[in-house]
Amino acid sequence: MGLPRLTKLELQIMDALWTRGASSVREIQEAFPERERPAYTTVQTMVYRLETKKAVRRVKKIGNAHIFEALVSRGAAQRRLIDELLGFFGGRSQPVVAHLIETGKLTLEDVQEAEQLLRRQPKKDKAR
Amino acid sequence: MGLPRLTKLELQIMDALWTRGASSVREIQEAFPERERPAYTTVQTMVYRLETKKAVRRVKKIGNAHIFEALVSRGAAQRRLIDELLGFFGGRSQPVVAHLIETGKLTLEDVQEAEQLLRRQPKKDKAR
DNA sequence: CCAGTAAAACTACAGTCGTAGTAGAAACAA
DNA sequence: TTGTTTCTACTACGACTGTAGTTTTACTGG
Repeated sequence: MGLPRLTKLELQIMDALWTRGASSVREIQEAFPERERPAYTTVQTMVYRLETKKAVRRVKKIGNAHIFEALVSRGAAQRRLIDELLGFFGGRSQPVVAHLIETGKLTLEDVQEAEQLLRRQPKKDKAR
Repeated sequence: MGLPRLTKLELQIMDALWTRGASSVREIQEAFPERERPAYTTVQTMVYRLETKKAVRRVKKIGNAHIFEALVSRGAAQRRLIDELLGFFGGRSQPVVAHLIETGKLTLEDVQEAEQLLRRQPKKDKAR
């Protein structure tokens, strides 16, 4: 059902597809910062696994290379991640925000910006 | 190295220890909601693994049962989780907050509360 | 003291992840 | 056309997870 759970490496691969659009395995591999670039076949294996997970699919073939595209959107994946995190906080997001503030990762400007957003956006029910 | 990465089930076990304090394997197991309660030995295995990961330790023995206590604090674990999440958002927390708002998981009150907190808390530098 | 029960300790196993090698087909370069 | 490069497709493998069975040890009530 819903979108499959993606691991760190898988996310990195998806990221390449999200930012560069449909790509070949080689292109995805080269999107990795040189220092931490996995072997070509490693990327290939992951892409294949993502394929069986229905997170990507082959769209065409150029020369003898397959071109893959993302089937899961970045937004959907991010939402997934956040929901997972919220699970560990009993579904309440307030503590998450508090934590971000405590560790200095969220500034007053950020919060004010968020407030603007909220005032504009009509109030939705807090979906617990 | 910092605190080890904990998986979902491991977190659930830690949770039992955090909320109930030092406990035996049996007690931890019984803390699970009946419907999704793993077998005693499953919990036992996980506790042992948490032990090698230095996330829990034996504090004493009552009868022939060992009593375990958490070595990692709930706060530390939560911070860990959040940092991990932030990684997927390029380290910026603003998008996370935006996401929470978009999906209606963060109310205006939550945000205002956060703002209060921020104003009280002295300004820390945005650490990335 | 001894049987029965409870827990500990050990073992097993399948699934996923990260990692990558190899064999063979395909395309390209000369 | 033939060697060289580049992909695909397949295979391997160890670490880690979740799951739980089996064997051994320790208590406890009679």
